Amino acid sequence: MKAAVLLAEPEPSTREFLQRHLADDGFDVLGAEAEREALELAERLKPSLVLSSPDLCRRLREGEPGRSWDREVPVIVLGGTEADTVDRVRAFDRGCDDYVPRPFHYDELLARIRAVLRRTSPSLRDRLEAGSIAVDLVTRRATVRGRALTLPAKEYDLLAKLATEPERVFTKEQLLREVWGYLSLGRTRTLDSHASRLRRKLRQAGAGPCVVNIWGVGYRLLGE
Amino acid sequence: MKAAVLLAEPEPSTREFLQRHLADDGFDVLGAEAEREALELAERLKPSLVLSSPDLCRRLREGEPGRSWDREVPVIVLGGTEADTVDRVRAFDRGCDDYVPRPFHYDELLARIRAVLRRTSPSLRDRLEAGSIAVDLVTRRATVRGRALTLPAKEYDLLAKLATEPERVFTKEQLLREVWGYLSLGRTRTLDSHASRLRRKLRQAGAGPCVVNIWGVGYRLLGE
DNA sequence: GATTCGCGGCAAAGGACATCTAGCCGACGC
DNA sequence: GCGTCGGCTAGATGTCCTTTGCCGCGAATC
Repeated sequence: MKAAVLLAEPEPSTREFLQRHLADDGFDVLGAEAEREALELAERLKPSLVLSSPDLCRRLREGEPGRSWDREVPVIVLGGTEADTVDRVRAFDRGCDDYVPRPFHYDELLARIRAVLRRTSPSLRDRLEAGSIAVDLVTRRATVRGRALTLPAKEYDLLAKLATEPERVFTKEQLLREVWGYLSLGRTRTLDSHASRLRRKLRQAGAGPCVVNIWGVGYRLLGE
Repeated sequence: MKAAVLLAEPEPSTREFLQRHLADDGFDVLGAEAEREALELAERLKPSLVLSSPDLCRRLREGEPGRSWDREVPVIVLGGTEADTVDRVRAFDRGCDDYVPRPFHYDELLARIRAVLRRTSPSLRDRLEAGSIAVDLVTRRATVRGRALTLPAKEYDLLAKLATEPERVFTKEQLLREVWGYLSLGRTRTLDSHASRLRRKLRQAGAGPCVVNIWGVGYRLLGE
């Protein structure tokens, strides 16, 4: 899957330059001119990465708390020409992942983008592991201690989601939204039901207790 | 818990400078002079981060496949004085997470270290601490001196609330409102009951007196 | 195009366990 | 010394999770 990069660059020629090159290098690029537009796109499309000005970075982070259970979108700040150390440190304090001052070499920016994505986009990895469980995102196969496991789509998706970050507690809302695509959750038992079947299959395959319910919150996959 | 930083810096004065400053800023610093030593330490102690030369970074990554099940240790490369774009890109290709050319400002290096750790050490992220107690908001786990503690939802929520601001006194109204969602409080002993059980578990886990009642007002979590 | 099979969604029963309440007793304030 | 408040325990209550089974739909097969 391609990584989606939101490019919030006001300056037209730079924007077009980056848009073209990043597309050539295999990214889905979303260009945005105004801040308003960029914030909206970031919220709606959940890009894998945002390239932004220092100020927009701050506003992206401010907007987060409302959905703080989500992983924060990574941001690389394209700094001003005259930015000094103080400006850089400030940008990092506001939560950016990297700071690239202008003028920049495209090659280095690309390398830094890839470095950030390596860390922040588990979905771009092709293999997830948690204890004795391994999930191959390319072939959509799950294995327990190397033993293959046949899982229907939804059960696989659920397992893959949980495995993106073992130990982390995912809320039911999160899972229903991101695995099922439910926007509002009437109270449904669908998730419980699938978690149950997934758990049974994992247990039969020889995995210990791994899909764990957190009372009143959601589920977690144990890492060991 | 402190983050452990492996500092592989051959130049003595720089090494001592960084060692001192990083320790002041709350890191466990492991200094290493020779590459051989650094590789060994990285393998054995699994630090949260490595500061290294470009060459050592390569060797760290080469050594990885053997324990590929582990998350790769993040590396920040301290580049040479004369490094150009090509050198930087090469370092990123070899899998480093950031590249800081010399001469560098310590403040910026520190900011970059923190930015990398934010992404790579989930256990250091979104974490509240008060004395020997640590609360991980992502995994919903509480620990006393590193020893895990299994807490039911409400006890965990209560502890997390108190830990948002150690030493601060939270009134009972506040706690019942913000943890339980009670709007009006008939006199209920629910809070006392939970505080009691939470206190017992913390004591059993080896924490000193920490959940303290303020007579006629509410509760506080001690900071030390 | 009809049939079969499997999957996804849903509902109900059952059980587990956190939560709440009640009560006793000790501690603190006055 | 009295009244109030808090610590603690045990039992009742209720909620939530798990399990199981069924139904409808879609895909694959014939």
